[in-house]
Amino acid sequence: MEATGTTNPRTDTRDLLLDTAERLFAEHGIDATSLRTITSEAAANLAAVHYHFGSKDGLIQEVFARRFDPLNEDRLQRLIAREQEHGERPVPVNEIEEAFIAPALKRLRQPESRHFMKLMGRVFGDPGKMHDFIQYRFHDIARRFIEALAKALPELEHNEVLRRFKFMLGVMFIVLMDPMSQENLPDNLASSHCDLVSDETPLSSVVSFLSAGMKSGTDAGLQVGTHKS
Amino acid sequence: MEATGTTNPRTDTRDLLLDTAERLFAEHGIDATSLRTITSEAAANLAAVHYHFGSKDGLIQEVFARRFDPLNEDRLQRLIAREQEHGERPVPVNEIEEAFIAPALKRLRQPESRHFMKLMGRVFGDPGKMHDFIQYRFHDIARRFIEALAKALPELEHNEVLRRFKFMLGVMFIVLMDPMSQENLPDNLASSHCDLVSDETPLSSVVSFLSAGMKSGTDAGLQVGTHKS
DNA sequence: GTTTAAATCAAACGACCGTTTGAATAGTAG
DNA sequence: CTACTATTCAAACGGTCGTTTGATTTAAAC
Repeated sequence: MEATGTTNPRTDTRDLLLDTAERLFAEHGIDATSLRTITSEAAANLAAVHYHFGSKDGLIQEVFARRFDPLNEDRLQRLIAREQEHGERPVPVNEIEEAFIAPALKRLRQPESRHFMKLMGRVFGDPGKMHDFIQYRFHDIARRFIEALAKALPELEHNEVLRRFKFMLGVMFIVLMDPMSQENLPDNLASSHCDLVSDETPLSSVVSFLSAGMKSGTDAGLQVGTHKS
Repeated sequence: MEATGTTNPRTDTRDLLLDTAERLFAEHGIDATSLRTITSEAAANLAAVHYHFGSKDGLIQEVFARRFDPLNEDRLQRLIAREQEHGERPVPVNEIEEAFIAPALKRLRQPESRHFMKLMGRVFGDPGKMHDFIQYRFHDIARRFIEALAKALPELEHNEVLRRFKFMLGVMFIVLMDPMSQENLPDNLASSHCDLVSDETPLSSVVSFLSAGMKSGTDAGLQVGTHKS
């Protein structure tokens, strides 16, 4: 190799494997992506995966560990900021929704993290080996947002808040996966009579839909826009 | 060979393979379920799959063909019935939502079809080999419901109707998969401090959430309950 | 009984998988 | 230079997968 002072030979291969695995996992699924495909596309040796990560599971864990916590930390910080703004009063539902959705949507549009967000959608639909990982690292933030929603929607019984929180996860899942988008459709169906939406989903569209759904059947759901006390 | 009274040796093994495959596909995923596991649980020979269905793909296709069309036919008939009731006037959003959700929720609670509905959720999240199948057989019914929604929500631009239709699919996906339910959780997290909802999701809860979301930002979204003209 | 087709069975095939091994190479410090 | 560690490499291992084969069993028809 050239040993050019700018590059670190160790982290070069390592990061390249992470990026390639992340992209292929997102495009074809984790189980459907073999180590031979990854190392081949990354122009690395098959054994490099086990040298740097110990196993395929180790590689998967690293792919997730890189970006999972920052995403949820972003969500949590936004929620905490809104809670501090409103003091003892509940945070409005639409602000809670935005704190949860915006970090995901923002990363879905950043080139360096959009593959991971699609991968998030995949494992959300089929956790598989990531079940414990997701469950363990996502439990706290889910609890925080559920508490905020319960405080903002005191008329709802707890089970209903939990159900609607899950509905929100379903909407987020759809936005991340975006099935039936032109990008994911076979060419014969995509460009013909099927004219499903192709532009990027606006944050306001998701938040507006979710906020209205969350407030359905409550007094807040019958009001509109700004209101005091 | 047929007309053997109580049991038909041909369809016996065949149907047993279909039922077993359907259940294992729903529980562990299609790719993660081997033919050896299926035939073992069905007390059949490994080669029986290829004798009755030609290949694993043939088995998968048959598992879907059995129940996919009846589900969507149910949805379509409900929508058509509502359209005939309202004549030229648009069908109310909540009735459209109920026509789409109720057939899925009903089957999710029938013992003979609940495994298939969970499988539907799986392939919805990761179409894989079923992409073309789903796309081809689901396209018409999606168009019909999108048209009904556009008619009921004339203030929304077409792309926004399409987006909200996709949001609805996400909520349906969550209801079908029901991640984070006690049934799908590891025991250590399920019964401890995590008290996520465990009862069956009521149809009214889904329809109410979706209808409010669909109407968000429109005049209809600011009104409540029964109203005339 | 004999014939004939449907159905089942044990056994094997080739392909791909994750993993391991041990030698070859690069880079750095003494 | 030598010595040593870090990294890469080709090759193979054992296992599981979907699939195929050819013989065997079943059961209705003649």
